Amino acid sequence: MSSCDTCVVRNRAICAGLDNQEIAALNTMGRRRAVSAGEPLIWEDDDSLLVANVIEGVLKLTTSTEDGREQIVGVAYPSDFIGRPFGQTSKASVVALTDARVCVFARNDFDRFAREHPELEHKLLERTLAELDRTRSWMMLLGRKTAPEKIATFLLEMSERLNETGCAVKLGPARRFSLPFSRQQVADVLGLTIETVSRQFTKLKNDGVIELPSRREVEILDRPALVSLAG
Amino acid sequence: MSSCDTCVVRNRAICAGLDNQEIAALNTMGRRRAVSAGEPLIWEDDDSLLVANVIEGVLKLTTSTEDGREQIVGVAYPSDFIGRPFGQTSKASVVALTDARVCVFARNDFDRFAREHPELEHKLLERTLAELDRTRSWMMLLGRKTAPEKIATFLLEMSERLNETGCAVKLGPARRFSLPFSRQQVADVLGLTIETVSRQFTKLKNDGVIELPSRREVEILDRPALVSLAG
DNA sequence: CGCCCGCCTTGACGGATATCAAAACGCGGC
DNA sequence: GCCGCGTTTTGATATCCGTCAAGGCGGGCG
Repeated sequence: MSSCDTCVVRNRAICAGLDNQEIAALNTMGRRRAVSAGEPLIWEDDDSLLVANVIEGVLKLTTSTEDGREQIVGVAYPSDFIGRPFGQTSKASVVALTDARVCVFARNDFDRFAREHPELEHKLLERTLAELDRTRSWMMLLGRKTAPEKIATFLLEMSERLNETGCAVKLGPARRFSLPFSRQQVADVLGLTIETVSRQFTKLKNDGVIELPSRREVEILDRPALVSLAG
Repeated sequence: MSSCDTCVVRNRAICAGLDNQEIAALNTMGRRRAVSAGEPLIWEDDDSLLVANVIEGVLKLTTSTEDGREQIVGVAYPSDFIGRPFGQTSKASVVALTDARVCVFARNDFDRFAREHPELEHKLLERTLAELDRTRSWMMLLGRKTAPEKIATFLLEMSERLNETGCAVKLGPARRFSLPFSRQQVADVLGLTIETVSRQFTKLKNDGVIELPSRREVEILDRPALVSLAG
């Protein structure tokens, strides 16, 4: 058994529809890799870029301007795909927010395998379409929402996302959760500054909408208020 | 011959890899439809949503808040796909910016056809990935760029996009082009107000970077300056 | 040809958020 | 337990851009 067995096998969302032989073939191509919090997932060779599948942890996809401004353009949770099959390099860089484990593939291998396995391509298409939808609704937030609305929307999304991807299957969104983001990273997601994020968090706490037990912990006290603030 | 023959056959990007018989099958499912400037492309039935392929013209995809703020989250040019195969309704509404012709498919028909034709799904995947890349670089613009940077980036993108999709095959980006957007729509793309857009256009004109022969026409006089302003 | 209406431009002003600065907090190491 | 450093919070001020309000331009129609 290769050390990467569980990488793909675990990923039900991707493997549904593939038979065991196909899954085994995928596994032999993939290499498991651990990335600790704060570390970049380096694309070792510009030409044979990698594709990766998140097994555990949360990673950020960012783009930056030359003068150092940063925008987080995507967040990858377990079972999400990272990278850009069938294309030239996308300019986003990938950094782990928490300790993470991923399964990486050489792009060429992956591309060939995908083209030979329509079922896999179909899954990739569905996921990419879903990601595009999410990204588009985030454009609305970035372009048209105010700081308080951005923060409220962010907290609601977090409470849903972190629940979906959590180990325990719970119904409904989480009431209390641990943010995988620092204040600065929250600012980079929302197109704000760290000071504005901090002030808005404090205001929500003072208004009794949320509680902040520690720097990374959030507890939602008044979800309807948050929904109404989200605009 | 169905009235929709040319819809799909023309679309080389999608049809490459499909044989004539497959293309014919696609054609019998599609229905050609004209949409004049300003008209919405209505999704007639919420459950059997449509997928469409742009033949000619430019359309906008927008999302709005309840209180009427609007954000353009995507722009569809000829050969682009609109709609959401394999999923529930995406909340974006589609409105033609110019007179347009599209080829519409019932979603269920289209989905079934796509699943039976991996080559088509592959093309869709490639296009969706490319669109996701574009959307992500737009997030950077919305979240982190200033108004002058947004305008400069927008003009450069327009000069490239309108050239690619123009009838005549020219090399390099267009120096002069006709915007398919009103000032308000430019504002809705960039997350600005119409007044700010207008002021920035005027400033670029006064600085000798662009010329504005008429309301919709733009001529780029100093591309390097624009590139430098784009950030 | 001239009028009218919608779109665009321009101006004055205010407010939301960025920027700059410093204090407070909290966590890990000694 | 205490110290030190990075992160967060808080405060004061600046600025960009949004808002409100008037014109001005141009295209279409009578």
